[in-house]
Amino acid sequence: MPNVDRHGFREIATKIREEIIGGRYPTGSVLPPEPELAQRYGASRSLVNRAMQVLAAEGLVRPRQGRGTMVTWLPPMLHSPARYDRSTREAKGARGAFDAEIRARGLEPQHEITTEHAEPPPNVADILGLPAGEANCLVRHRRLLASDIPVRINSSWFPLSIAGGTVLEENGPVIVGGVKSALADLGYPQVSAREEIVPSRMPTDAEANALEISPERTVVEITHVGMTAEGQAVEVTISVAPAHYLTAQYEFPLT
Amino acid sequence: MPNVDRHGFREIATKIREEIIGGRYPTGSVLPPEPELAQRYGASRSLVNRAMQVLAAEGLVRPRQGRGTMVTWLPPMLHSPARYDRSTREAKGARGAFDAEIRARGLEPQHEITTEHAEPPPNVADILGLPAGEANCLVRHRRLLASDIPVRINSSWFPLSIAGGTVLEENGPVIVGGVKSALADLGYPQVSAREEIVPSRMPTDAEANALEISPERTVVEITHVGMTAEGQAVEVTISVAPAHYLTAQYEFPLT
DNA sequence: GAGTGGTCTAGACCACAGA
DNA sequence: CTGTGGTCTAGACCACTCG
Repeated sequence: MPNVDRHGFREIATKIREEIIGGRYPTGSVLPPEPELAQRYGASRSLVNRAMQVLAAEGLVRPRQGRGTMVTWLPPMLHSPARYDRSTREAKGARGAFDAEIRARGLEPQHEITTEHAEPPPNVADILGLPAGEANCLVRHRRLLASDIPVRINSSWFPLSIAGGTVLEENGPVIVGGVKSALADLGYPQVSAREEIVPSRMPTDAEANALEISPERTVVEITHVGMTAEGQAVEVTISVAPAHYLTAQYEFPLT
Repeated sequence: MPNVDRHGFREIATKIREEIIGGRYPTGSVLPPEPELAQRYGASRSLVNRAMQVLAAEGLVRPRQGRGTMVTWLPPMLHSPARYDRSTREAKGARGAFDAEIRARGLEPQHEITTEHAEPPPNVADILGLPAGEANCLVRHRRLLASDIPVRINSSWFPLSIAGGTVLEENGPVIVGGVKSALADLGYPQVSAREEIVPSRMPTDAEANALEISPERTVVEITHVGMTAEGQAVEVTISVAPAHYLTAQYEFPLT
């Protein structure tokens, strides 16, 4: 047995992880092929493959058949209600807090936006106070990317009676001032919001596909509900991101 | 080759997952040994082992050498600032919101509490406005279990100048009314709080050990900071839980 | 000691991407 | 076509728990 030192797959994963975070393999680059890594670490390819699954589950790499294993590591982004403050929105400019955060990391923000009329899922219909089983919503899908790496998908649901035929229905660029400003202009200003966070769940196939993550990778889901002074919910936005791409922060009074 | 139908390891994981959630294997029970499952599904033990790792990463099972694979599935618990309301605390009784939630699931809540004087980590020292590198804090460790399954570990840090020698230092049972009431009685009533959520990260070895989870399993971390009317932070509580054991909910005004 | 899961190998075949 | 990662097997040895 010529191997002087033995390597468990966790050990291999740890070494590669350190090289990624240390900048040896920058985000967007491709790792050496598994057979080469196997030789380098004196282990079988099975073990290296196993180590890659560990790193893929952590979100550091994205192995692809035929294409190699790409580094997808990104530091987490902060999600905070402060992003909804008018002052914050204006300070960051019309492009929004997302763009600013991505650029601050030296990456290029990208948006893909589509809208459609659709039937909301039961929980959304319930929150909006709409009858179930009808295509009574305008839904605005946004896929956000950082230098071609998908980092979040948002689905914003609005009652068709409020949003149909308005600026919210435009597929084009980001809405100036954000959807909350647009809703306020339509006569539905929001005064409070509720957010529910599911820190970690398995993605649906559609989500794994849209986010281009390994099926083992977990996602975080944030459900944001915006309400008017009358307590009417006029917006439900569901955000899904790879779990380690996000942190959240809240402040609240104690009674 | 007598196998009529082929099974991928994801397929095996899916079948066992459905059986667990469906109640075929209740929480706390032990799955059949891997060789038996291999035969049942017409696959090698390697594949079944692989499927188990998937389920372990999801938090549904906890395989242990020599002991078998135990089902550890629990529905997520809701974390909400409402738990800090005095009215909520009183309604739930002195045992707290945690006990009520666990009992509502038909499980037995358990607490392990230890206190010590210790040096806070740099970020905690910074928040509390204390000099670094000194054992100037009282830290109160709580490990919470549901029917012998660890579901959360809390570390509450208080300045020793406030909490030393007080009721907060007692290792005994749960503090009646909670630590916030105790701090208020000591002259430090809290009026607001900030919470930061890291939805998913790898556990430290100590955390994986205390929570008895597989090293692959991710955890959610919530850092809670309680502040007085003067803006002084008097309490920092760091909660760590297996990621899928928790959901969080917040409400806030929009400006 | 017997049985459990944890790890590892060598080799194989497949699906997919790209020249 | 070649090379990539994805999957799978058969068998092996180890570490651990429990009777």
